[in-house]
Amino acid sequence: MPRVLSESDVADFRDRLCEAAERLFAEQGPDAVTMRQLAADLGVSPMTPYRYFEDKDDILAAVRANGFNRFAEAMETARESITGARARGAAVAEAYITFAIEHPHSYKLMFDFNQPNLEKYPELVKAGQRAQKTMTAYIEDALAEDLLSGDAMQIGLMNWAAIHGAVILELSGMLPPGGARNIYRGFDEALMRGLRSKG
Amino acid sequence: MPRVLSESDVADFRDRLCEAAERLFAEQGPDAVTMRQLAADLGVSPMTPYRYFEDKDDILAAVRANGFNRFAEAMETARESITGARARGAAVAEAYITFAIEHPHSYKLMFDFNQPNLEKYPELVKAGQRAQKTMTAYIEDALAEDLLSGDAMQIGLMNWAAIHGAVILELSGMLPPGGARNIYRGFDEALMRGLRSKG
DNA sequence: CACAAGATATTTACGATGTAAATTTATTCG
DNA sequence: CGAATAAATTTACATCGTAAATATCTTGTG
Repeated sequence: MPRVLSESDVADFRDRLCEAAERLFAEQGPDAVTMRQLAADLGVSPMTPYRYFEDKDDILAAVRANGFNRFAEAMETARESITGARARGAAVAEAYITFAIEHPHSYKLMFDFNQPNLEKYPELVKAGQRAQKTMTAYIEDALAEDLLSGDAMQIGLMNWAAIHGAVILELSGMLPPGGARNIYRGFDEALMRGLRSKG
Repeated sequence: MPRVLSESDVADFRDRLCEAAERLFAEQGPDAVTMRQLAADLGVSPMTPYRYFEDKDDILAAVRANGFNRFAEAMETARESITGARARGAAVAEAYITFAIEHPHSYKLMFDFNQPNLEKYPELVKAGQRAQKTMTAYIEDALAEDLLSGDAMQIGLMNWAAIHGAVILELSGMLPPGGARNIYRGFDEALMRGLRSKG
């Protein structure tokens, strides 16, 4: 009987294909990410990827999930590297903005709202939830230290909306370089004053 | 000599085509907006639209510009219907959120960041700037009334980022219905406290 | 009225894309 | 070795945007 793909063969191929897709995205934009180009980059024929992915949407879902995971890692690293709720919050927010500005193509793909049927890709949903959790965890730190008062979920979503909005404005070219960071710092200052539990 | 298209013939056709495109967007999603489908909706052959638009991107730019103009009108109406900086600010923000939630397809198209070369479409740029101006004008009202202190541009962008972020979270299905409005109200309250010039 | 001119509209055709189906290649066990 | 069969490739097709070729009107002129 013939050779059968091992689990790691499959994982390797999927990884290499995702890397190729990310490179294409970054270097030539979304329109350059075609099945034929991906296959050419890997040195295989255009139909080969279909052994490893359901279809193109499945590939994009994998790339997005990778993006969310790396995004979450960047924020988790920032969170762990520092103690104190106030400094942690700042570090996580800075890590968020840094990732978005340094990986604009990943960020745009991750948060593109014209994506089909998230529900079909549980890996992607999980990665997205991980990122969201990391993004909002520091709010709970701040509440625990009595730095803020209010509903953690609500405050976390407010913070996320603010950062995301600022980042998008910069990525759309509506702010000068560094604009998102400035906007966010203004936000942070005003929100900390407005939400402070005491004084 | 033959019949020549009058200016209003051209404008009429362009309007009808934009309406068809918006209907398709709303009823069947972005993938249904094809040249052939648009032509069929208007009862003409697939190449006819090319007499009236440069190409498909030109059509999308026109649809987006229409969206921005209607968006700006909704906010301007809200702004004019009310006096007092505080109430005006609230009314404009509510109008913003209402428009986004009631016309999600328009809103998504307008703020889609994977759009090509805005610079080629001056009408679109103008409409976008009109919307932006309307969006931030009420901040100046508030500064004039000494309700806030600080840099109007900075505060205006902060506000826009916050609303946009909240709206996007809801349009991506990450908030329950009405979630964007709740988030924004929390924002508004906290920011007003944090930015208040006195007390 | 006929008709040529020329703007408008349609038809046809092409390259690119995602992918289904048919076919070939390569590997391993009996 | 040789047959079985997983993996890969080749071929083929529908659909897309749109360029080029063609057909169809409308209208000022003889």
